[in-house]
Amino acid sequence: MQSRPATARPGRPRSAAADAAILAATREALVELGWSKLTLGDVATRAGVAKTTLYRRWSGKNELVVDAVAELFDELRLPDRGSLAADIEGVVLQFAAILARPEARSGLMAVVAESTRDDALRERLRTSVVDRQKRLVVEGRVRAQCRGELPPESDAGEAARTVDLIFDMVAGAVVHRTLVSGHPADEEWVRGFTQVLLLGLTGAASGAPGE
Amino acid sequence: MQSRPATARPGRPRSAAADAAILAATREALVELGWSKLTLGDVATRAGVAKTTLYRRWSGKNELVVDAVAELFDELRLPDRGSLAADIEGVVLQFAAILARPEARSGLMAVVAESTRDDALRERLRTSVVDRQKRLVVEGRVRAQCRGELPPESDAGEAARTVDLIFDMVAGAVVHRTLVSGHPADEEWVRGFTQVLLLGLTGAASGAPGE
DNA sequence: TCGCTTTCGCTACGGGTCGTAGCGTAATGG
DNA sequence: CCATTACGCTACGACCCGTAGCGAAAGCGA
Repeated sequence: MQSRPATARPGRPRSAAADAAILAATREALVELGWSKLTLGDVATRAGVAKTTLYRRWSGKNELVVDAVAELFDELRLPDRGSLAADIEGVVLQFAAILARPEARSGLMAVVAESTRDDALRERLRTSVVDRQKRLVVEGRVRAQCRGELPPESDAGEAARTVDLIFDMVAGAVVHRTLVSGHPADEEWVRGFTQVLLLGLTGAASGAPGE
Repeated sequence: MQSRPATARPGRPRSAAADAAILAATREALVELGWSKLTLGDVATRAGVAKTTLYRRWSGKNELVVDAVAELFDELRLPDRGSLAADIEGVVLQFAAILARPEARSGLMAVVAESTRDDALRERLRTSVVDRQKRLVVEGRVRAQCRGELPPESDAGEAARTVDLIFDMVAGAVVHRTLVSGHPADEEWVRGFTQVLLLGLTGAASGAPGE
């Protein structure tokens, strides 16, 4: 069971403070410089560490920025606002607030672009960012089923496909609105979006319609 | 009135063939190398032109890739399939087919990421890519209104907001499905997506024709 | 307290790309 | 024929990359 000598390793342990400083410096550099002008040497200087220390922990710019941006999504929570519509609006507003921050705007789409040619990066992005968001969809569905707002799923495969569809619709719409159209996903927009999404779901996809 | 000496300019005219060769070489390099490893020197070599010629026409990598990727969306058409649902499915499938091509996957998200810090690039992206897509939404709505599938808009402002919402939902969902979730937006997915979207918009169950 | 191990800061380096300047030549129009 | 512009080519300084090597520092076990 000692196949993880992570803590039982001899020698000087790695500084956890350095990790935090590097990730914070990365976000700071993303705000000031953006993705393309961000250099690892500059990040190391901002963090007060040597460039070699940075390279010992991250293999490159992509991996570093993924981790730096992923921390922004830690604050995502599923609020209990009493109804499915209100819950969706709440979590979407949180998501929009994160995407409104410049460090997320500059970094997130860049690593998504890079992940289209790097399977390892895609996996890292999936586990540390995407899956954490998707879990909120699953939780929200369960809660709505407990409330009786959604029927319990009959087919597991159909249910999984529905979760994927909802997730792509929610995250995709907010990202597109914020980063491509360039308009803020404010309360008015979120209200209209939730209305369309929820009306489309409660009548159609929840319970295996045409079968 | 001769403030546009675009054609009446003395001297040797610019080679239109060089423009096409450069853009084609850019797409080729995007496929082989991806965004981050693409260099302007390599593109110039592939196109058979000098690097300086490339810099005389494009100010940098961002602008070049925007133009190269924008040409991919020229083939987008709004098909007339008889019903609003079928029209949406058709255009979404076209959009998904473009996003499935590696030169679009690598380039599009990268320029979107860069455009978050470059207003001129954002404007270029908007006029040459985004607005062209959004027009399809407007056309599709007009056609559906002629068919009687959608009511004519009462408020112009409300109608514009609805178009923006639909556009962000459609484009965002397809992009997120393809590039973030990493799954193809195939016919089955498009059918489910269209069903949810259309039900959410009209509020009435639109029976899928042909089934 | 003493070694062993690993990390850390620092310097230096070759390699690559960037974006521009300069030059001579090619192509078009008056 | 001449002015004007585009083109190909070379060269250049500047910057960043990613790594190697070194001595010092920080834990851990004996």
